[in-house]
Amino acid sequence: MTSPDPEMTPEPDSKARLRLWLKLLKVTRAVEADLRENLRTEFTSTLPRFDVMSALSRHGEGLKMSELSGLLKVSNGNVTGIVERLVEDGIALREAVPGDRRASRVRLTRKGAEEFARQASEHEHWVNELLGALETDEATAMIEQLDRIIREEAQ
Amino acid sequence: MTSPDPEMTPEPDSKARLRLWLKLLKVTRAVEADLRENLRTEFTSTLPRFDVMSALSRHGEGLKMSELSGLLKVSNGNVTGIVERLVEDGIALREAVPGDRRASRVRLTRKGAEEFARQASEHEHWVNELLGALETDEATAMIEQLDRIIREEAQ
DNA sequence: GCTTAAAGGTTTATACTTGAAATAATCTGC
DNA sequence: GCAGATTATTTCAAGTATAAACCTTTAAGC
Repeated sequence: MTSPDPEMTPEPDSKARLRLWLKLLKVTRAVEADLRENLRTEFTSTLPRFDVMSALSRHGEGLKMSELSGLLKVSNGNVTGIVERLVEDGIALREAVPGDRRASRVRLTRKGAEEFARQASEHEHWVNELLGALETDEATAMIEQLDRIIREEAQ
Repeated sequence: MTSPDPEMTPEPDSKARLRLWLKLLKVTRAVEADLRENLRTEFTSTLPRFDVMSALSRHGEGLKMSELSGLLKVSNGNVTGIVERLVEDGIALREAVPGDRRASRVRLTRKGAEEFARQASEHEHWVNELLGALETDEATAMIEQLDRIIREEAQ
């Protein structure tokens, strides 16, 4: 099991990265839990719903289902269910895509857009508080490092 | 803390923190997706199972259900289901807690411990590759910053 | 002793998530 | 034209996740 070598064995790089990964997981889960709790109590909603609404909000012209799942990096079938419920609640609507009867375009209703505006404002406020331990320049630097991870991973 | 100013638009700091949050989410989801995929193809297992096995591995004497859910920061009922399946697969077992007929203690079986050892080794390797864009000192520095977020959030 | 409160877990209802299979429409090459 | 591949999406089964309701067992007060 453990090496009885009391002399050396400097901790390999992989241990530092593993600890970082566990910490990343811990932070994001903690923040996510807070945001989810806030969405639930303040707006009777959920994080996946917020994410979909957010994507739709940034694309007022609407998004196809596959574009949505691509943007959010979730499976196709997943989006089907979330959009279904958003449509039931009058937050989103689907319209036919002229020239392609397979696809449909999803976008926010007026009510949905108004609702998202309210939620997004609060959401930004929550995040700002939750990550308040970091100064702006620290946040910016961390973004750059995280971007490197994404780029390396994507190749 | 800044004093509340109802007439003002949110200060730019919150935008940097919001961008950081979105990036954190993006990275952890990407890494999680890779790890999940690897666990699935290499070990026919899942991330939640790995997380539970990992916690049990660090506590050879076993954990109560509530201790498990507390450590993993997930709900009680959630752990019930995962442990149930681990027990079915001969990975974990439950034993009675003497003096308290409500509780039970969960721990890895011998087979489970061996299986986890194999998976943990690969897991560390995967993480090391996925976070390879960061040097050890960068990783260490980021851990410190993330810790500050957790501490501030916990108060 | 008895009552009540708290602790440990499971169950339930609902929602989210994935990967794979199924369905349907469109495109391609010939 | 049309068989075969590709694209867009839904359906399905299984697993993961939460909050809330519930059942026991244990602890605490009186």
